Amino acid sequence: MAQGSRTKTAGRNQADTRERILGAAEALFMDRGFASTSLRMITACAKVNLAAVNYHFGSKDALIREVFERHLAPLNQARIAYLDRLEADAGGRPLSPEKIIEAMVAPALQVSRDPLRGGAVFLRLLGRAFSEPSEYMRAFLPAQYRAVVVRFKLALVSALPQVPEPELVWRMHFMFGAMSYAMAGNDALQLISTCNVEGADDAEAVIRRLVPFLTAGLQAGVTPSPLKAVPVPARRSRGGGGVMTRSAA
Amino acid sequence: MAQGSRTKTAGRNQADTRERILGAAEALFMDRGFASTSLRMITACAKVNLAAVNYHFGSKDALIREVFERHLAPLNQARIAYLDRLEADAGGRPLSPEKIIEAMVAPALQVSRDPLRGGAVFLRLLGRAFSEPSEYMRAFLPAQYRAVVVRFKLALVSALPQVPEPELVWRMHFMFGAMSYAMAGNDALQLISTCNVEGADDAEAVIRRLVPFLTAGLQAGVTPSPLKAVPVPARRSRGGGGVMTRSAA
DNA sequence: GCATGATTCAAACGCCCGTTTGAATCGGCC
DNA sequence: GGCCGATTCAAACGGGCGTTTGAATCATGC
Repeated sequence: MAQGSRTKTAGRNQADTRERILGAAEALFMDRGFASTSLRMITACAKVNLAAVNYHFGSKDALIREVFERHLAPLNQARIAYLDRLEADAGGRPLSPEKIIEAMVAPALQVSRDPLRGGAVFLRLLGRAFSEPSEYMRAFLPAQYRAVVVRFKLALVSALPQVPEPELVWRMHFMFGAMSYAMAGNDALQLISTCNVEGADDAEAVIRRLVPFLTAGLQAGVTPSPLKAVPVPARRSRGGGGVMTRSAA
Repeated sequence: MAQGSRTKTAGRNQADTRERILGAAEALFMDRGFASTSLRMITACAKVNLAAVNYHFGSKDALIREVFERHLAPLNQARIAYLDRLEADAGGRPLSPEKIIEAMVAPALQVSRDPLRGGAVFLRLLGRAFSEPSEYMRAFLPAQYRAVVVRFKLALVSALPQVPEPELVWRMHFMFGAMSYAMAGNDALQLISTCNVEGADDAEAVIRRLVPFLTAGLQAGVTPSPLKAVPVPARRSRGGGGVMTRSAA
């Protein structure tokens, strides 16, 4: 109707049917999950025919894949590039943990600011995807992230030589958890409403607060406390059983 | 069949039909999510008739509610009781952040050790539930956690007077994210397999590593660095644009 | 201006879903 | 033994799902 003369490789005009589907799917997946977002919802929201999804993408799973790949691959490439640049600038000397986390988080901030790269909507979708239990996502996400995980683990190992490697892997785990939860705007607990925080939907604010939290967490126990935490408080004055002891079976 | 003479209030014998359904539902929900676990899967796994779910629980949503309430309410009560006890023992003096986190996390550890309280399966289900997008969970979880959130926020505010309250609320957010992700055994990134860690399925190991991480994160910026993190590295030697600056739009 | 291939469309397909039904079965009590 | 309420069961209900189909429509090259 109103989008003449595109003429890409061999196609005619549609070009935005695909985009409209991707955009609608992204938004709906974000706040309803994959399993309970139907193609009928997506096509209704995108104002295209139901069959258009299968025509342009082949299947619902293929649509999900495209929704992610469109923005995720560039994001993860940017993370690695950022880290590469930091390391090149450091000229062989190990980076500070803070810088490494910045390399992880700053590209995400850029995405959140740029609708063309997905914007905040995509970031929230990404956060949600980490806990998506579908067979498909369990294979897809690790593949998309593998390079990032390997690269950042190497960087952190040399940035934090005093933290044993297994410990570090666990802390990376926690780091991804906090990140994905925070970026998903996952207010399952409505913590925000308890004490309304300015800019709950401002990804920049989230990220600015996230970095010191993660930096401190990653470095924990190396300077202040001796790694062995939760030192079994056992029982105190009251009865009621020592909660951390193993005695209670 | 094989479970004579129970005679509760007015019922006859079933008593374990309900329990079998709850157990099967818990396990299936855990690794498939709620939306894509059907009643037919549950009843097949529990070896009961399909209609038994609607007979005993009324609906699928009501079943989900019972699966959670069965173990979650006691867990959260134990957390508050643990914190109450710590504070009573401290006699008015503020607790250390570490102790407060311990109060959050230790009762979860107990659950993971005790199959009667849900065991590790329930903990993983709980972790997953935080990112469940269903209409129902978005109302249910905050209600279940409200008392815990309010109580622990108060404790943290007085334990960390140097951290501004909005900042603290954000950090609690991150804390819940790391916790739920870790407890869900949410290996979306298969970080563990990158460097196989002993006891990936041992909740105790997870929790022991989680506490120092969270403690350090909550205290971040109060002693070492001045709260304003990610201090805009701007550009370095190479070109390519300062990634954290706001100039790039 | 008409043939052509790409795209849209309404309709239908078969399938599985949560729920309901009504009869069969069970267990305790007179 | 016979009643009765509680429970189980097989079967079906209507509806929404992802996908497929085949015809209508469109944009273009000749």
